[in-house]
Order: sequence, then C-alpha cells, then structure tokens
Amino acid sequence: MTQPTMRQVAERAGVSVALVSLVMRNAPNVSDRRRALVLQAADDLGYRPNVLARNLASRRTRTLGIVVNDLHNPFFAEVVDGVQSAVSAHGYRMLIGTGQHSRRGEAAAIETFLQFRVDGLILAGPVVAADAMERAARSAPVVAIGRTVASTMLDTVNNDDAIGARLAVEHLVALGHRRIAHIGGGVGAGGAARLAGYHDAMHACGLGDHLAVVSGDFSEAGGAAAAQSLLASRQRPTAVFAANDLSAAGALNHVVGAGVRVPDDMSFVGYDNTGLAAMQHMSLTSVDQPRALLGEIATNLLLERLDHGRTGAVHHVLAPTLVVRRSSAPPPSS
Amino acid sequence: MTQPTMRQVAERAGVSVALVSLVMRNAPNVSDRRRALVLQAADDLGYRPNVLARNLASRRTRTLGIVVNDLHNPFFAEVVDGVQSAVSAHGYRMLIGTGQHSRRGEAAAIETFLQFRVDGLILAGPVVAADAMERAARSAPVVAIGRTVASTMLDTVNNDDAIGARLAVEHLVALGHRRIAHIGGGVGAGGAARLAGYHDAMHACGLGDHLAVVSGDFSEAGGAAAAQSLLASRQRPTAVFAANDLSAAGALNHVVGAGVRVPDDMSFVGYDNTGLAAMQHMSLTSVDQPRALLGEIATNLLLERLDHGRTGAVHHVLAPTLVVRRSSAPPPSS
DNA sequence: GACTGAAATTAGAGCGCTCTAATTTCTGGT
DNA sequence: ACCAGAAATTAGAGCGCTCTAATTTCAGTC
Repeated sequence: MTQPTMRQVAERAGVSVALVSLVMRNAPNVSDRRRALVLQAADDLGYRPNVLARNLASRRTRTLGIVVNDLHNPFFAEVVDGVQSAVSAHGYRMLIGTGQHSRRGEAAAIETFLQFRVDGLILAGPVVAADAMERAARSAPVVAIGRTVASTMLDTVNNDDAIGARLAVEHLVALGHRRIAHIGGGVGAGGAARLAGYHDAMHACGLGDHLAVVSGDFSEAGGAAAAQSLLASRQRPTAVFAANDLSAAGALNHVVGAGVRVPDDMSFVGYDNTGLAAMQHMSLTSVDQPRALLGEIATNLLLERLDHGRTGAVHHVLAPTLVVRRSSAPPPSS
Repeated sequence: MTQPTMRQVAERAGVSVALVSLVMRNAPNVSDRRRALVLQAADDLGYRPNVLARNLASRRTRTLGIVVNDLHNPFFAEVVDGVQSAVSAHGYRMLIGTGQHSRRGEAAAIETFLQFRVDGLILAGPVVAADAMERAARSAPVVAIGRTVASTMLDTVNNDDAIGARLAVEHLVALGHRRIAHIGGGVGAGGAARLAGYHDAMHACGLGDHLAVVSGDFSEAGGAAAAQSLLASRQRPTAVFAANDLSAAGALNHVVGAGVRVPDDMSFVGYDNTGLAAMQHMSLTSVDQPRALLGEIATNLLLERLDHGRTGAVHHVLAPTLVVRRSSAPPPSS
C-alpha cells in the first residue's frame, strides 16, 4: 500500500530528484531523452505525485473546493456543472463538500477545505453566518453564490431576487390572483431577499392586505409542511409563490394529495427553474436563474484572484426571467 | 493570506512544537495548564492545522473520498447522506468528486483523490473500467457501490439487481402486461445486471417473444430518447421497466408529452425508489434499494480495513423490494 | 581547440507537521 | 532530604516534494 516516491523514480531513471520534479510539472528545458526516461520509470513504478507534499513545498493545490448547501436540490448539481467545466478549462480540479443543511455542517465542510489548503472556495447557497465566510476569506479567496454579503473580503454572484420575486407576483396578479401566499426559504441564501421581494411586489400591486407568508427551508419536506398550514388557513390562497422549486414541488405534492387541483384550484410558481420544474408531470412555472453560468462566473472570479492577482471585491448580479408552464392559471371564478 | 504555523503557536504559548502537536491531536498526557495555554495561543492566532503537512508526516488524512457518478441523480444524494453520517460518527470526514458521466472524468476524480492521499475511496455507481478500480485499490482501500466487481482487491455493496428486475417484471405481468419493454442503463453500474434480470424474468414468465430493449444511460435525457424510439416501434409496449427512476421519469415525461396517458395507456416501473418516484405528480412504481444504508455499509467496510486491519474482500448484497404506486395499472383492454 | 552563452541538470534547504527517543519534572514513599 | 517510577515535555529526524542557486553539458564561433 506504500506508494513509490520521486526518489525511487529518480533512481530507476538514473537522474536526480529535481529532474523528476521538473518532468512531473511539465517544465520546459528538459531534454526529450530524459523526459521520456523519467516518464517511463514513473509508469513502470506506478508513480503518482503526492499533492500533499507538492503543496507543502509549492503552497498550491490547483484545487478549488465547492461547498454545496443541499445535494438533493438539483439547482446545485447544475451550478456544480458550471464550476466543473470552468475549472477543468483552466487546469484546476474541483472537490465538493456539503454541510447537509446545517450551519455547523457547512462550517465543518469549509474548515475541511481550508485544512486541505484548497486554492479557493466557492460557497453555493451558504447558510453559514456572514462573518464565518469573511473569516474563511482570510485564508483563501472565497466566492459566495446566491447570497449577498456586504463584504469587501469576498466576491458574490447572484441573481436579482427582488426582480425574480416581482416577476412571480406580477405574473400571478396578471392572471387575476389576489390571495398570493409565499413559502419562505428561511435564513439561508436568497430566502430573505425573495421574501422581501414578495413583500414589495405585493404592496406595489396594491395587495398589501393579502400578504401571507409561511416559513420553509428550501426543502421538499419544508414545502409540504408549509402547504399543510396553508390549506388549514381561514383564507386559503389561490396561488403560491415558493422560494424555490424544491419547496414548490413539496407543496404542490402535498395539496394534490389533499385533493386540490393544480392549477384549477391553486396556482404554483417556483424559483430556480431546475430540471424538476421542467418535467411534464410537474410543469412548474418558475423564475429562471442561469445555474451553470453562476458556477462558471464564480469560478472565474476565483481564478482572477488566483492567477491574475485581483484583490478588490466584485459583486455580480444577473437578471432572472420567468418561465411560464402549466402550474399557473387564472384563479377559480368564485 | 499566509497561515500561522505550529511554530508560531508554540512560541506564543512558550512551549515546544511537539507539545502543540500533542494538544492538536488531543493526545493524553498533556497537563491541563499547558493544554489551555496552547489552545488559547492557537485561537489568538487563528491557527488551523495543515492537513497536508500532517498527512505527510503521519500518512493519514482521516478523510474518505466518494466519487459519484451523476450529481443530478437523487439516488446518489441519498447514498452520500448515508456515507456522511457514518463517516462523521467515526471522526472521519468526506469529500465528494464527480466524473460527470464520463469514464475519463471519473478516472480523473479517482486520481485526484488518490493524489490527495485520502484514506479510502467509495465509488458510487462507477462506470470506469474494472481494472482501473483494481489499480486504485492498490493505493487505497476501495469500495464500489452498485457495481459487482469480481475482485479480491476491493469490496462491493449491491442490491440484487436480478431480484429487483424480477419484481418489476412479475408485477407488470401480474397486472396483465405482456409487451413489457426495458430501458437499459448501459455499461455502468447495475445496467447490465438489470438488463439480464429483465431477460431472465421475461423468459421465466413465458414472454421470451416479447423482449424489447432500448438503450439508455441512467439519465433523464436518455430515458426521453428511449421513450421516443419506443413510441415509434411497430408493436408499442403497454409497459416500460426502466433501469432507474431518472430514466423512467424522462421516458414518462416524454410519452405524456406525446399524449399517452399513464397508467391507462402505458405503465411505468422505475428503479431506486428515489424521492422523485415518491412525488405525487410522478407517483412512480419503483424497485426500492436502501440508499442511505448502502452508503453506510460502504463506509463501514472501509473503516474496517482502515481501523481494524481487515484484508479479505467482502461483497454485500441486499434484497430490493417493490413499491407500487400509481404509474402502473392493468394494460388497456384492447 | 579554447571560449562563450545558453540549455540542461543537480544539490540541498526548506514547506509544516508527527513520532521516537531522550530529557525533565512530578509524585509519593521512605 | 533522597529516590524510583510515572507523567509531562522536548529535540530532532524525517515525510515527499519544490525551488533557488550552483554546476555541468552542449552548441556554435573564431
């Protein structure tokens, strides 16, 4: 189980350790003859460079860490796709960590990455406290996706949640809805902003009296629970705008299970426009954010700092759009 | 951006580096006074142990890597949940890598983990060649989930795909179906075994003349494409057994979009019983595998080797069950 | 053939930590 | 006060690699 080292490769090839190092790093100024010799020896021995030792000496891992809020949410899989492609286009690699919903778990994932001395860190939909993110940013460049952080230490990439929420509400209002409820996303990324956007949009539409918010947590189960309390309320809403697709799906599932017809009795709008929303059986109207693009931009922000020495903080905001599907329709003509 | 080291902590606490090391490793035989002193100094400095240097010296990272076939497939998220909980119960940590469907990508993810010298490796639904897995197993203990590998070098954890396929086919036959098509999973994990199971079960039911297989790749898109060719076939099947939920969902979506009623015109059975299948709007009959349990068992197999020095290979096989939902019903009475 | 500058190669000092062996400091008997 | 044995602490040698500076080799020129 013990791995061959450079020294053994060097001995076998009859050259110095330094030369092996040069070959392994693909450095110029190595003669073709020696290069071939070394590669052959390395291959014979099944040599594999030790990133740990390498980093210890060079202070670089050429690896980015991405901490994902919830592996069950397809939104993040699509963000990771974007990161992956951007990362490998630049000769870096990516490792994924997850905090399993909890702040503690997320902090642990961040800590693990920092201990592994990744070159940079992407936090996708973080729920961890803002100052924990800033602290991390002192050790390595950090980019947050989907969470606005008023910080000069780290970069952020976001969609404009206020616009997104307004698109959702205005769409439902245009269809004739007035009692539009919101299933919140909680403290984490986007949750607060979408809630605020919902508030503002409702007021702007003169529906300040019809505000109805139940809390959720961006999960399917949270959506289902929220739906339950919505169904139990005196004034049952005719439309629901959920903070993300996953909770919209959970809610939608729940009400359908309770005999409510969608969209005839109740309309639904989600957020993220994940593959989930696009499914025929779900066909969820949803606010679209460019998921892979978010990941790509985040990666490039990191690489700018890493490879080009940028230091000032950058905050990207992308405009969302609305994708209308079959889960939203005019309210029942009561 | 440069991190404090043990030496600085030691200086600040007025003790030796070795003592700091002992404190950091939570070793016994350190006086409370010194321990407090060191912890205080470490805290003041914001010291964070360097896993790389630590491993270089100790040859352990206390980290397991899990390579996941497809981040978009909820099946894997649930497996990861199981790994995560088992891992943290034993003081280890977990990092995730993904090969994005491709063999090359998967091999790269494995390589990254080995270069990082993780203590062990879990391959969830690997598509990579068996000998690549064996080669990896020479560097670190490896467990494969969802793929049978006749190897004495690595452990495997599986559900019994033959039984699973039989459950699916027999369920459909019992409902009265005869033209039961199969959407395959390709070369990767489980694909071949489920296909073989389908074959055998069909023959056992005397339906050897009704075999119909279209290839898929465990993805939604693959399922949709398969459904398309199924709809175009002369003898359209009345039931479809897909190699997993994701491709079942893709197929189901496609046929519904084409005006086919499910289950009235066509029944569907998936595999994995992921959250996807459970959704009301989908309500997919599916073969259940204990997803989180697979991850837990895999982790424990790794830890047995790591912490208790087991060496012989172990191959776990779990029995699947069938969960009947609304996507399957008797065929249309022609 | 001696000399030059460029190209190729190498010695060796670290990177931050662990671990063994050695040393120092405590105990509690006497 | 002295000593043995246990407990606490430390010096120092690596772990496998990179990187600077120094050395050797190689062409090409006169």
